[in-house]
Amino acid sequence: MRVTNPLTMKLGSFVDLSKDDLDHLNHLASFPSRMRSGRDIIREGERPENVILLLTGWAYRYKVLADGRRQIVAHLLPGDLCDTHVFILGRMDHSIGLLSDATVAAISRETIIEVTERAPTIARALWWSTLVDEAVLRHWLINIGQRDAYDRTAHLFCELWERAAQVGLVNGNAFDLPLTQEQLGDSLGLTAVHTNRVLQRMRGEGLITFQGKRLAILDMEGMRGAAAFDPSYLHLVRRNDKIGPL
Amino acid sequence: MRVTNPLTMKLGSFVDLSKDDLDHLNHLASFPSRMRSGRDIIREGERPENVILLLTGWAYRYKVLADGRRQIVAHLLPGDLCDTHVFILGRMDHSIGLLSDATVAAISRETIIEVTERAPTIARALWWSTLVDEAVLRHWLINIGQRDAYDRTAHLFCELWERAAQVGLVNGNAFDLPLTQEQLGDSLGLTAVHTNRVLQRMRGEGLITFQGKRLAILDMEGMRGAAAFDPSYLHLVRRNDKIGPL
DNA sequence: CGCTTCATTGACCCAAATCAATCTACGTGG
DNA sequence: CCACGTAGATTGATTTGGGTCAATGAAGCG
Repeated sequence: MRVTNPLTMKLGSFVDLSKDDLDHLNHLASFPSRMRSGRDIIREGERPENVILLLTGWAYRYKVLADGRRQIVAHLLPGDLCDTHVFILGRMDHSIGLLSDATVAAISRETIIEVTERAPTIARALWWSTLVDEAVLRHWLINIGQRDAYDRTAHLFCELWERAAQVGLVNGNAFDLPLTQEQLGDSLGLTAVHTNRVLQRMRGEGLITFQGKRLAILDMEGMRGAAAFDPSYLHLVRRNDKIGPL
Repeated sequence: MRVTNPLTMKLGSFVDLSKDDLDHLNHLASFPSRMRSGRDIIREGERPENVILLLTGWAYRYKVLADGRRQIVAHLLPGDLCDTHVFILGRMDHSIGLLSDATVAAISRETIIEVTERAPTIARALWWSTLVDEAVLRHWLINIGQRDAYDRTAHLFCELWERAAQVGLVNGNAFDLPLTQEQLGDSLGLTAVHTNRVLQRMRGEGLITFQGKRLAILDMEGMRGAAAFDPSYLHLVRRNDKIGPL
């Protein structure tokens, strides 16, 4: 069965989707559009009518505080839904920006309601997906709350490596990670300056290479050790079939 | 229409529940049982067959790291489901403990699946509830990632005050908050010692009173100001009808 | 009434923030 | 093809919010 979009693939790794379910899901991404890196998909305060499905590219959820501080609360990869919350909850309480050029598909609120009412399996899969997002968030919290800068950075790298791998974005020991050091710091609750020092140290210890927005993990053992990383919270099913170009 | 359990009430504040839906939901809490403060409802690594619904009392999600550090990632109040994740995801990646004596109801995995398939409105409401949990988690992350100890503590107090109020647990300007300073610190990514100093300062400034596990917010303006608190992320609908004794 | 758990306080230390340059890579217009 | 402007990366010097360590007080309770 031909999988035409990464959401279908993601949900399919959790539940057995019927032919109808697959049709429904694949249909959702029928009208992809392209967006440029740096743009915001959606801003805090908006009341979107559509849920955006990320098909290719990287995005990130973030919130800017009154004094200008920014916290990035999640990174989004292909197959992730950007703003489920809102379509159910109303106003966005944070923004979503693009870290790279991306392809997205808009899914109307009505479509989601319709699909979830008609196909309970999909409803459950979407719920599951939300629960995974929540698990990730819990781990970020643990990470920021309890680990020091070095271990924390290691943990984020491990997570992103796993998630990138799952959607076929890892080549060998490296993958494109379109983050500036400032954005990395904002994801970790660290300053850009300190983030830089952590990276320097990781380089010095031969753990990584990180240049031109490409991260190579040279010593995965060391990295996982520092992070005390256990990927099970991601509930990933590694797949052999990669996601092809859309 | 008589509301017999706080989950029904919570979900009812989001969607219009039919008579059937109400029956379904109320039926879920038919066999409550009591648990003692300090016990764990569930432990990391377990694979529960049931979802636990908290009917009365306080609980908290937490994870203990290898070196003994602990991070509390959520507080649970009456009406909250404890471990939806797991019933869908498998193994628990954290534990849930009780901060007070509590009444809980176990709901089997099958029941959840059955109810969500038969009543899409309930399915959607459950999804919504998960999305609210996620919003709370995002705010905790922002809080720990960007605010200093004082503001952070203020924010948590505001949140707990709002949530306690919603389920009718606030009297005047005070409510029972069964947390030790160490647990409070573990919720905030702070040491017990530093948490104590923050509380001293808040007392000194006439913001709070906190003794005998009871927190009074004397200066709500000041508290909200420090926290830059905006309750909208909780998506609460304040109700006049209180939850009666179960 | 003697434990044990929690709260409080003081002295000292350190990881990370802050402040301030400088350096580098790269896109752009001439 | 090159000078320049700008965003991002580095590095050093200094400060500081919170952590750590270590006692000492309460307070609840079997």
